[in-house]
Amino acid sequence: MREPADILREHGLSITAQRIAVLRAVSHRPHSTADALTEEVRTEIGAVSKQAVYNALGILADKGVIRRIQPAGSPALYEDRAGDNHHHLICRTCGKTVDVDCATGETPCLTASNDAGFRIDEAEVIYWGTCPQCLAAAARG
Amino acid sequence: MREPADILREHGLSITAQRIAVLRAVSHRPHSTADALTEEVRTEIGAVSKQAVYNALGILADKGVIRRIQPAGSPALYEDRAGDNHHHLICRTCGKTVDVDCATGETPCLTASNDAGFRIDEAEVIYWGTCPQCLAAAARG
DNA sequence: CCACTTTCTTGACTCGGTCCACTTTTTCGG
DNA sequence: CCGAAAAAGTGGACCGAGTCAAGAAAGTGG
Ligand SMILES: [Mn+2]
Ligand SMILES: [Mn+2]
Ligand SMILES: [Zn+2]
Ligand SMILES: [Zn+2]
Repeated sequence: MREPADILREHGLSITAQRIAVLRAVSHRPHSTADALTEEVRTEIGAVSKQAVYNALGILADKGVIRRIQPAGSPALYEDRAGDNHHHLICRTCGKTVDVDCATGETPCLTASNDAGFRIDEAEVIYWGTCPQCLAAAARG
Repeated sequence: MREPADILREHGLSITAQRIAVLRAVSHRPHSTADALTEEVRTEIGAVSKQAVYNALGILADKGVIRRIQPAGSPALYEDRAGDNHHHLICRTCGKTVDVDCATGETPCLTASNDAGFRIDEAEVIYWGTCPQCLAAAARG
């Protein structure tokens, strides 16, 4: 990721220590919760309020700088890979989340079998399963 | 849907008025929240605790009798069409949720472009967009 | 450097859901 | 059918994730 301050400037956002640290944290630990990011921000700049983190994540997601995903049964996760509508593969056992490129080409997945007259703007795909480590652990009993 | 009592029996569940009413409610109003279903159950059998509804929904979902979906930004929704892993199309404006058959054939969607060693057991797809009514309302200004 | 705007902090609050102790129902063998 | 044991339901406290709102602090533009 480029310099956080530049990114903020380019989107017309004022530049604050909190936002910079949030951006760095998201970039450093993609697919993290707001809570985990808050901890990371605290180790970086000493202190931050939970609200400041939620505000920063919210506005950055609105501007398309970061992406928020909300898997069932988990708090929202944030990542800096935004704008490409890639998908995710999540381990049911340990929660490990990995990126998956879109299965069906360039502007993919936007065609439902029957769109019922909707204008579709996003196809969100989550693959659920078990990660290699958890498979191995299960095999060992 | 077949007789609720039979369904419960077949899954080894004891038969209670609350469970029967929950099953009927889910069947009558698919893609409803626990809250909406609770109201419907109350009009049917007079009274029910919120906990009983959650318990019934939980165990019925565990047994595969009903399906729970958890779209971002919404409480969980329940439906009686379970076991076919169909997908959903949700209006960002009004929340209207409609079923979409799987785009890619019979046992579909279970192949990610790169599975990273995971054993995938489900591909959950949500199409986001705007429903015909909300499109029309937007056009009218 | 100053006024003005934006953001941050703090703490209360909401919503969806769960936990728990207790009561009521259901089930099932006799 | 009856009565014991098991299962489910009730009501109320509680929880985690996130939001709201008022005042304090920091950023911005001149
Ligand atoms: Mn990702
Ligand atoms: Mn459905
Ligand atoms: Zn795992
Ligand atoms: Zn709509």
